[in-house]
Amino acid sequence: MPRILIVDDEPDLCEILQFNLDLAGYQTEIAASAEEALTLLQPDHDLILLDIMLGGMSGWDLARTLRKERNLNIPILFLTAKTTEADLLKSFSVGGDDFITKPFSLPEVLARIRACLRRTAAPQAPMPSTSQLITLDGLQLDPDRGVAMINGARLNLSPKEWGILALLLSRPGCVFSREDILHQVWHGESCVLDRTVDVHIARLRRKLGPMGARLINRQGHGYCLE
Amino acid sequence: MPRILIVDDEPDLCEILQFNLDLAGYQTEIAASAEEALTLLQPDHDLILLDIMLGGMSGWDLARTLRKERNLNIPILFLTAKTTEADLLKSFSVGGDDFITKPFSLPEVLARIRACLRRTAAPQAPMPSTSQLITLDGLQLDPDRGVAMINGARLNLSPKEWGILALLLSRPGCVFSREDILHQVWHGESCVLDRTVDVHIARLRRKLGPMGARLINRQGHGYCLE
DNA sequence: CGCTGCGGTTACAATCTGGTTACAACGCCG
DNA sequence: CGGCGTTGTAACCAGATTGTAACCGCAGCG
Repeated sequence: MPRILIVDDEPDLCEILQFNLDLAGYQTEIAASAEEALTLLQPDHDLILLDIMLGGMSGWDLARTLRKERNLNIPILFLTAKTTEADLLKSFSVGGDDFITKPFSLPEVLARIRACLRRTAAPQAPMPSTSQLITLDGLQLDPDRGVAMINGARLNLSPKEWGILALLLSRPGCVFSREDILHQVWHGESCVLDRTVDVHIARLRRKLGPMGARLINRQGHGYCLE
Repeated sequence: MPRILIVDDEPDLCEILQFNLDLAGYQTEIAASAEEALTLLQPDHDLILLDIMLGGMSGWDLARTLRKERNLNIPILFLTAKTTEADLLKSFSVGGDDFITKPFSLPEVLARIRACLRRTAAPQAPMPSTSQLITLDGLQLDPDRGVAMINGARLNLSPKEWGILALLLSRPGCVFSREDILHQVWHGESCVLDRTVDVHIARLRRKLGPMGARLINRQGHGYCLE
């Protein structure tokens, strides 16, 4: 039973959604604000229905935060009264998966939810988001909190750096081609030169300090951590 | 480099789409009918932009056919002038991933395409940890780690050497002609003298040490490992 | 003997690859 | 709006890799 988090500050609307989603066989929770959503969100949630205009943090901010800082990959469907093209583009640019304008038809919402879940349900474990703490010698990653530490000292990594490190650390010793890395970390978002990976690797090496020497290139194959 | 098939019977619209998709870095093809789409569609297409009203087979029929009979899983985005809720629901029910009504804004189409591809590109190469090393006596190849070992000692092989060794090791005792080797390792890339293979064999022999003696030439036939 | 075909080996230049830096573009945040 | 961090690209450099030609030895053979 897929689990859906509804984030909206209109209680009536939330109830209608919840009623119909429950009817359709989903398990639902309601958050009245982005802040509440952050505390309610569980690792096993499968999808978020998100309003944009909320008191405090906006839906866009929440989406960006989830994607970037929590490295969360579940679908986010924006449900909003904002209807301009700029609103739509912004919603997709912060990592949204769909954009439905109010007033909406419930069957449409259900259809779009189903379409999204069909895409994401198939591959069970796309990222190492399952495990708690990935560790290699003095280096440790906490995927849930998006924190990387080296001998207890916290590293300040950019999202891409974090993604690359998490990927390499998920299978130490294994070689990942630049293509692999682009696929996994950039999530296939269009066209980036593969040499870009090199640059990020270099930046990672520097931040890793002595451990950077263990981020190795296998000529003609790719990069690995060992 | 993602590859997109545009299926629409209005040439003008197709051209506008193609022009803009090309600009955005996608590779595009155009089919003017569902039937043409069926012949044009390649296994490495990543997404389909599909009109509903077409001469002959409708977009819905095409989508259903692709999903059911070809077992195709790539995203299908419907682009259509039909705007009723019934049309939308039908589009999702035949396996569509999104539904955009004409007239549409190009940025919106691009954003929705990007969102779809982001979902499907990730598990593209979900490296199943099938680290099966190829072994022959003290010699072992681990394709996963891009490492060749000989009695536990790491060999430092160049890509071509690696390719040749992997090929010979795939069928120990079998003879591979220089042509075979060029074909398999060089992937038919242009014109390289077959004597070049000899040079690489020599370098391999040296790196293999004592085991190099087992890299044998069969006069007039080729090389083999035994 | 010399000639010939074949393969091993070496040397060297051309090319490729990866490390690194600098810089421009973008988005975010105050 | 302006500063800041992040990101993608281009450019340069050093070193590894690669292709070619040349030279060598060997076996077969008239």
